[in-house]
Amino acid sequence: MFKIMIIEDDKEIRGELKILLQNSGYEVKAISEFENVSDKILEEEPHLVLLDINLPNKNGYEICSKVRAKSKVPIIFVTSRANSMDELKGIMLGGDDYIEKPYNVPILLARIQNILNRTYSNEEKERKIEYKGIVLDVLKSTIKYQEKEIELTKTEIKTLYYLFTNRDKIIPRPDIIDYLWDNEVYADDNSLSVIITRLREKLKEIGIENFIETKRGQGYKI
Amino acid sequence: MFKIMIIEDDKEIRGELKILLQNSGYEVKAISEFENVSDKILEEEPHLVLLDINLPNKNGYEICSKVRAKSKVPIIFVTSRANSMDELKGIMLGGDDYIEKPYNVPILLARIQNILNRTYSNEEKERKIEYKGIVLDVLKSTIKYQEKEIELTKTEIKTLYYLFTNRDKIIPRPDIIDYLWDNEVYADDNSLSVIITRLREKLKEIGIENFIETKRGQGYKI
DNA sequence: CAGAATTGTAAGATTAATGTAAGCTAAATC
DNA sequence: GATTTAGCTTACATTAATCTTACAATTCTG
Repeated sequence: MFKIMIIEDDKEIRGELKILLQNSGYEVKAISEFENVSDKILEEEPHLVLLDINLPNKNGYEICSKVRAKSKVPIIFVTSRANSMDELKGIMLGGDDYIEKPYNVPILLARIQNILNRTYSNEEKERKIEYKGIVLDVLKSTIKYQEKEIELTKTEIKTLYYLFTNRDKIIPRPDIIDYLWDNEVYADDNSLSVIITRLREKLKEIGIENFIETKRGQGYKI
Repeated sequence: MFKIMIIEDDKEIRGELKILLQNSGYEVKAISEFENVSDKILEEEPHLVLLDINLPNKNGYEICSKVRAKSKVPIIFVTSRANSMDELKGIMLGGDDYIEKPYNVPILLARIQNILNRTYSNEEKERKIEYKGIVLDVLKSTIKYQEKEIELTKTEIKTLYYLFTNRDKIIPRPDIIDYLWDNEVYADDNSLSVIITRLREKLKEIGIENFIETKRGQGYKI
């Protein structure tokens, strides 16, 4: 679960935001700027910081640069003055964003979601899967075998990915069809055969034969 | 390593500064304004310029605008008159800063550090990025290939930068759209196609073809 | 402010990916 | 060995993603 830290001086807003974000499934730590905010942030290690730039004592710039000296945690700057953008631009990093008060809730949530996705998504996303010397690269949409590589289309990659993650057992055709077309009514049985034919063709091009076995009446197996 | 260029007419100060900055780990080029300063700056391509505004002959304004015509390299204006700030404000860009003589050394160093950080944004972001023999110069907003160079617009550079920093994998169109338009509602899918068309056109002009590949249904790849 | 440059928009064209259909192959069963 | 039928193959049709072009709107610059 993602942990969001709110730095906001207005007690009421702070409370509202906290509840809003908790209801949206985040772990929330909300503080005002009484204590040493930058230390607090570094200590809590949140996944994202929502920082009110108009805090009465410290200014956001100062907090930000202190945090930035040690961490790359993305920050959403909350600002009520439109003009403060100029100063802001100087300190924003690639992962940062800003939003103006008063918040539009759906937009705030969308931005949070968006930033979290792009900051943390690629990390746990495993890029390559290997089986019997064949390397499937999901991000590149290719398969490689003994230095020979070939590109696959979206459906081909998706199909092969399903086979790779269900290795060593017979995979019923209906399962693959469900996975590919998401229970849509179409579910054309023949289409799958065509996809498999095309896949086998491409596999053959890089020297792989008899990789996808047909178990008549039962499904496929790799 | 960052390269800083000092334009300072007083020989003594120039020498001191050079040593100071070298000791702080920077590569330093210090010149006075005898030769054509702006050309010199463009040629050396430093990461930051320390420009004395009170040069006897040329004035800083003139130099600055010449440099600015071709490059966005951040400039720290060094000024001895407090009042010169007014003129200065007109030419300062987002990345710029100014400092008054006589320097307070820790402050000077802090500002330099700060500007370098935010301009090159702590990442692996360099002034130039190279891939497949193509050199993308973010500050000059150009691409170069085999001695042929062409200028890019802001959006083009931003797009190409995103591609360059996500090389060797398929980059989904929505990711690029998010990056370019920052979650704005517009997010016109077709606009991206147009940008890509224009980019390819320019790339072709300097002899680069089939650089940006379309992976239909998946994204682009370089 | 005028003119140039850049960026966005819209509409139609293009085309790779996918789906469809028809006939074919061969394993399983009788 | 004939029949049945799941799955294969091929050629062709369809679809929707992307491209292209011209033009409109906007932003930049002198």
